[in-house]
Amino acid sequence: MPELPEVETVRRTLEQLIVGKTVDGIEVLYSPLIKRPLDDPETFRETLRSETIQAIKRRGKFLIFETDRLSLVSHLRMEGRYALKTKDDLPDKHTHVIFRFTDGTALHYRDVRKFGTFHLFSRGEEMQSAPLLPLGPEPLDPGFTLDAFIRMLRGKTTKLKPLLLDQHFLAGLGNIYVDEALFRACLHPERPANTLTRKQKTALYESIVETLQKAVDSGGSSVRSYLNGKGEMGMFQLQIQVYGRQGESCPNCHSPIRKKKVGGRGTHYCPKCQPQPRRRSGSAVRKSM
DNA sequence: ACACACCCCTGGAAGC
DNA sequence: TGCTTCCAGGGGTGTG
Repeated sequence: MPELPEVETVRRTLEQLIVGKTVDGIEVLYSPLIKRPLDDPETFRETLRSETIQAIKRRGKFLIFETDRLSLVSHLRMEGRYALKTKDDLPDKHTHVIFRFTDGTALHYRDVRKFGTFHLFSRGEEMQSAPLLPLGPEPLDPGFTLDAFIRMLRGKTTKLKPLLLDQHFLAGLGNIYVDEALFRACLHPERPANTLTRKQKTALYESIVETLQKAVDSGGSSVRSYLNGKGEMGMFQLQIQVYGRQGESCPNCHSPIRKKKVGGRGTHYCPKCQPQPRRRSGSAVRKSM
């Protein structure tokens, strides 16, 4: 399940592999992935023909392939992957889109779950429309400061886990890194966001930024079959402390790590290091600022 | 503002 | 062994 660090790793890999290449033709083998233009894979294919890839950017978990005239926005969702092949390589049963280039190479998009999406825009238009427009700030941008984060939290009564997963609140975190960031900040996933002390908000901010940055530096996490565009594994899974480790002992206190559903998502945490929020007592809520 | 159910889809696990 | 059923998971949408 690619999250920000994995998508950033794919971006960097594809940047090396396909920038400067010119599209010779596109094959759409499973057209429901093409969300814009909707129900019109023919226009999708025709519009992209002869375009040259100028840059590959990222916004949250979205990749953006830029040409002179167009922006192609790609989301990998659970299992989307890119691989550069030659023109003679045959697609396997899970390859749904093929970008053929004039130099005889071909970029295969493979996605077992068929959850991935493609949105095609005129260049520049993509930032003014869904799915990119409603995204929250980029956690690794210099503009995402502690003060900004504290302002964002103001008035939020949602539990931390669903809040941090909400891409409209903050772009790029997914299930793995939310669990890791909450663990590192010693915060329970069901803690209402507006009950954090200033110190806890700071700890959460720092753990989000540090966890994501370290994961980017490690080339992402290879859990559940994630590979970058060159078929290489990331290494951050070696630093994962709670995700997928239910029943194992907490690296801090050796209590067994627990798994429960929070906001409909499998959530991993240490019950001792991340204590359960106290139930609403009915008494005055302590000030959080 | 927030919570939750449902849908998309398939492979792997669990149950029988 | 082989069949059926259940379930995860990002994000959009719809309902309460």
